[in-house]
Amino acid sequence: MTVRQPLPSDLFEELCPSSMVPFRFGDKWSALVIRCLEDGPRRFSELRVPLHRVTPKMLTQTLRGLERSGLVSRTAHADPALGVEYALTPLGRSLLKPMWALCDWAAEHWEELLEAHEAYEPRRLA
Amino acid sequence: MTVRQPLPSDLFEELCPSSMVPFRFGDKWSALVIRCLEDGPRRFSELRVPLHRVTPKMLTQTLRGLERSGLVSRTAHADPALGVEYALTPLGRSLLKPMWALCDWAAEHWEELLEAHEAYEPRRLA
DNA sequence: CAGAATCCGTTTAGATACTG
DNA sequence: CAGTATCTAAACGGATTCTG
Repeated sequence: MTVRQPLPSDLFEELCPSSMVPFRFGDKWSALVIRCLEDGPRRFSELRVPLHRVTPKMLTQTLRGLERSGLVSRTAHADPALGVEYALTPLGRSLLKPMWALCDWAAEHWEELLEAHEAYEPRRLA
Repeated sequence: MTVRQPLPSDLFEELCPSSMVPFRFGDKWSALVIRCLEDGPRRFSELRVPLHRVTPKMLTQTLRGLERSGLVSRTAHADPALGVEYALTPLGRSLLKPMWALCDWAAEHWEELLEAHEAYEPRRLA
């Protein structure tokens, strides 16, 4: 039996930088958008295809959030016909690796997750 | 310039197992709770200390969610004085590594994130 | 094409008080 | 100690409509 350290008195404070991650990527679309930009810049309408459940509003909102965090850049071409391109910044790219790790984990374990979910019964008294 | 693959027609569908991750851990407390259980079982009240911004309701809700996913186990001792203990299941433990990766990323880059956040200005017209 | 604006229902979170 | 119950405020998400 190992000696257990007491828990820090305010983990929320202490892990703020990391709890910022779920804060920023925990929303419904951010992670998916990042993955859409994995192999090159994409245009607004191009992003809507694989995420066809997203409304333009939410996509804009998501993109703005990612821009604000410095993860995605937006380039409006002089020629409007060329559209607007979104791309990962180097910072955004650096997030890919840990994100893949999480995705791999999920891919490996999602059956277990599902099983657990179905096997679960609310609560047996006593 | 590399050849860009067309994006899959429904990434939401395709990444469902992985988008399940933000779904399940994207909430405000799950990740933090998991980290609180890193080095051993903890009791309900013990968990409230480092997460003192959490209300009992939210903590219960979070723990139930993690239980339902098979990531956390709950043990009510026969002797009520011993309280109720929550612990990571093996599945829960297996999540630690990818989670650390993400935390490390955040720890490394949160200054950049903050800077980007402050430097950001809503949108320059034209 | 790339959004912005508005409306509105749903979900989520927090405060507070109470219980076995 | 380990929650539950209730209520309210705020955030989120989607549908729809409109514009440079």
